[in-house]
Amino acid sequence: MESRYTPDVIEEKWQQVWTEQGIDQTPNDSSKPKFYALSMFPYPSGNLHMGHVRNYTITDVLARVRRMQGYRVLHPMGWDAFGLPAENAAIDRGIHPAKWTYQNIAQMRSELKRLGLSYDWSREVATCSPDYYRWTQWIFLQFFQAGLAYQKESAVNWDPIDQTVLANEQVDNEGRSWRSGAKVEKRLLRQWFLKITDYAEQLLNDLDRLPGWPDRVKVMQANWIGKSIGAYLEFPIVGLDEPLGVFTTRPDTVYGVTYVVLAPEHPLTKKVTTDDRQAAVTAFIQEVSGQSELERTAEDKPKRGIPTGGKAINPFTGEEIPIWIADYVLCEYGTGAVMGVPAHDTRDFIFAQQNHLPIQTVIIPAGADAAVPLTEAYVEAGALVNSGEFDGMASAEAKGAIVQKAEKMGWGKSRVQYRLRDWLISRQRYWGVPIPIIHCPDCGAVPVPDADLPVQLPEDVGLSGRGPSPLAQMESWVNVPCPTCGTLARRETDTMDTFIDSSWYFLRFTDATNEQQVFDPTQANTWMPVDQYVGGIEHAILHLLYSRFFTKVLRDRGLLNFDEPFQRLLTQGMVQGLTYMNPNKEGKEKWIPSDLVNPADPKDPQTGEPLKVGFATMSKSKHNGVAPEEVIKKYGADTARMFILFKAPPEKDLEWDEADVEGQFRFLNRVWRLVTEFVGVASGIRQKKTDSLTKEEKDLRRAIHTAIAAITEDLDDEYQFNTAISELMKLSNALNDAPCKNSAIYAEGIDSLVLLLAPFAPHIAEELWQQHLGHPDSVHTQPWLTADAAAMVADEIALVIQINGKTRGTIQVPSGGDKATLEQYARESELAQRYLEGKEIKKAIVVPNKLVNFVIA
RNA sequence: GCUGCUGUAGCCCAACGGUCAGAGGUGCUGGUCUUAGAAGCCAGAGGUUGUGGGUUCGACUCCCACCAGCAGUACCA
Repeated sequence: MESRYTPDVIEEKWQQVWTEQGIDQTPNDSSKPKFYALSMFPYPSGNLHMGHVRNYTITDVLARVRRMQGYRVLHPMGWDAFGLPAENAAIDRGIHPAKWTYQNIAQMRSELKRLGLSYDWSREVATCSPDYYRWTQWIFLQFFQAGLAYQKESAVNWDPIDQTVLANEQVDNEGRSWRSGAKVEKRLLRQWFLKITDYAEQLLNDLDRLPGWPDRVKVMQANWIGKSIGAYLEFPIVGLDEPLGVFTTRPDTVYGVTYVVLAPEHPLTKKVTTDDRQAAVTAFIQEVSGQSELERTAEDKPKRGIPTGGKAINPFTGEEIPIWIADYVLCEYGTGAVMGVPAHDTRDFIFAQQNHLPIQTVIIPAGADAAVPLTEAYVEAGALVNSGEFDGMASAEAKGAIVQKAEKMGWGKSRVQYRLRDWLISRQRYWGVPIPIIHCPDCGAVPVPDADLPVQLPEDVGLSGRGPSPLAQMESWVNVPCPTCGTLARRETDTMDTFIDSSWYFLRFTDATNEQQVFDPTQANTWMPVDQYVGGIEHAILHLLYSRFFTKVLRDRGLLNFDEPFQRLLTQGMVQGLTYMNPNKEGKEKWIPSDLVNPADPKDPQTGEPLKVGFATMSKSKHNGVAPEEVIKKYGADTARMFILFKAPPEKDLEWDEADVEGQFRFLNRVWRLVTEFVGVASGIRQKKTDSLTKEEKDLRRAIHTAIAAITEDLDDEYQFNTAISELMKLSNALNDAPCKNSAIYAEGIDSLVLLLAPFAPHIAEELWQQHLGHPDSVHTQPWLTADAAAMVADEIALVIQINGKTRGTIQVPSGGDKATLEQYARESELAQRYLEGKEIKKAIVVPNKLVNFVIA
């Protein structure tokens, strides 16, 4: 028998055996509790990177543990396979997007298999397959029928590099595309939207029902939805029938309004501008619209605006106030107009000072004098002054009272405003799901009948990356009769945002091969929600918000009986690589590939300049990536898995360190040696009687069961794989140091070590379990170990004696004593008496099995 | 600016409010082995727990303020 640890040999061997035996298939046995473990499925970009390895290893450990714990586990994998890189590859290299995508899938699938991930491959899905996108189209039509998919002309984000529009969620805070990094432009286009705003309130409220989600993700979603409670108020315009509507969260300050401001793009701007102001206003609007989004929202940019000459009336005071336009008012939010309350809003205060507009105090803190001029806006709560009948009222109370009056007088009403906008889903690109709509000159937008789904992507398409949607250029595909009236009509030529594909894939996995339905609701309701979802924080808003939205809509369509798709969410940290940077260089040039650098003396190979050494997220541009393939080749998949789980807690960033990888390889070798050396003397040991244990045996057994308890706890609640592995190391050390290697307890320890190791390093555990320890069945089908509480109790404990909280020493006492007994031991101890002599004990604090603390004067 | 997270040994990280801070790894030093080295094995050194207050019999742990790093967000009325 081979006595050396050879990961390459045993790993591929067992991967094959497991596949043949189908041990990773999803069981149907409904007598077991279910567990759905899911990693965010990848975009098939070409090769696996370390981030994938980390993500999938985490779910795999959980899937394996839960199987051993008696759950029926669903652990599937698939491909988020539509998207622009495939189309760009086609443009650059002339490969059809489908071919490029499927080649990448084949490559990445084989890399995943080499990692020993226990997926049920019979449920694999690819979103670009007609078997899948047929149902994506079907779901779109469900939205359409529910009135949740509509077309609208609006100013949308246009990505000039990718030549398509983008949703708000896909543009970052600097106004750049999440994918191409290009600054987006605003274009006025007729586009498809999904009405996510209808679900804003539910999406916000139900965050409270997700205790298993990280707070920061919930905070980010809540901020994105951006609920504000306030009032809609109307200010009559002098000389116009139309009123000017504003949204405010501070109706209590309405008596302090000294002007109103419109966004430059506001439709009323032209109407309110007086003749003498016309030229100046037009010039100002031109200037503002010439600025990019970035310039307009730049930090500490002065707020600029000019008067229109128009006047409005504050209905509460009856006063005439000027109407201004200013660039700090956003057309897209609220009504695109605000009431200016300089005394109680920071922005308004600055604006009023700059433009010499009056500042009227209407809220004062207790004891303050309203007559004293403000040096900055007072934005806190207080009591109302200069506010007519509301004088003296607390501002919180006044909010309601003033809205009530507005309602009574017909000046406005209470209103809830969200920052969330509807989801723009049209994309002017080829490699995506065709929107299953036919535009008929007579009937309008007509859904493609279910029987005609899928609307297949035509294969022979010219891709240039420029001009209108590629599908629009295919006359033979575009021109079809209207399904309703038969008139010659045109297909919709935009494709869907790929985030739609990924908003429901977790449902398809529950019934992945169903040709009759999107999924059998019974299957979906049985398996869902996902018990543990694992993925990157970058989807905190995007994918995770969209998926929640889809789940709620499909529930309302009667397909699902639950509200939230992901019970628990773990956002794993990034994998960072050692990075060399030349601070004297600019752009991509400054990142120096590590294979060109001597780690002992990092210098730029070209210029000889010293380099800055640090860690940064692995990426091609920084040349700091480590290929999973290389690591597996050198150390094996088990070592790679162990390292990545051990090096840092799962939600924290992880620094790749070759020395630590070797440490894990060493550990697996130690386990190997421990087990194979034991096998040499194993015969007969298991059968030895264990009636009365020696002290050494008791100590060892305590170590074994302490490890079982600790590892189980680490895997059950918080996912602390790093400390779980450290417990494995402790157990391994305890076995190595055990003086009683010829005992049945030692045999129990060896078996336990291998069983506990199995979810983390599945191949070596299987090899040791079956080949060396001679067990007949797979280690992965064994029941998980249960800690024996009795074994964990020591006969004696070292009781800590403290005086006034300071430790003075320990005494050996029998374990299990109650508080009074322990205090008695302590009082009687020589140690305590030495310190307590002649002192009065004011209090004695006893922590069972731990310590006794005497408080003396 | 606001919000959140993180600061523990050279480095990565542990530590239900309870011993004089240590599980594990890595690195370092020494020993063992070797002709020598590597690997393996054994041993050892290394700390004002970011800073300053507070609560408590007792604080790495809880509270407040500050500092540093990371992330998100930013004229949202």
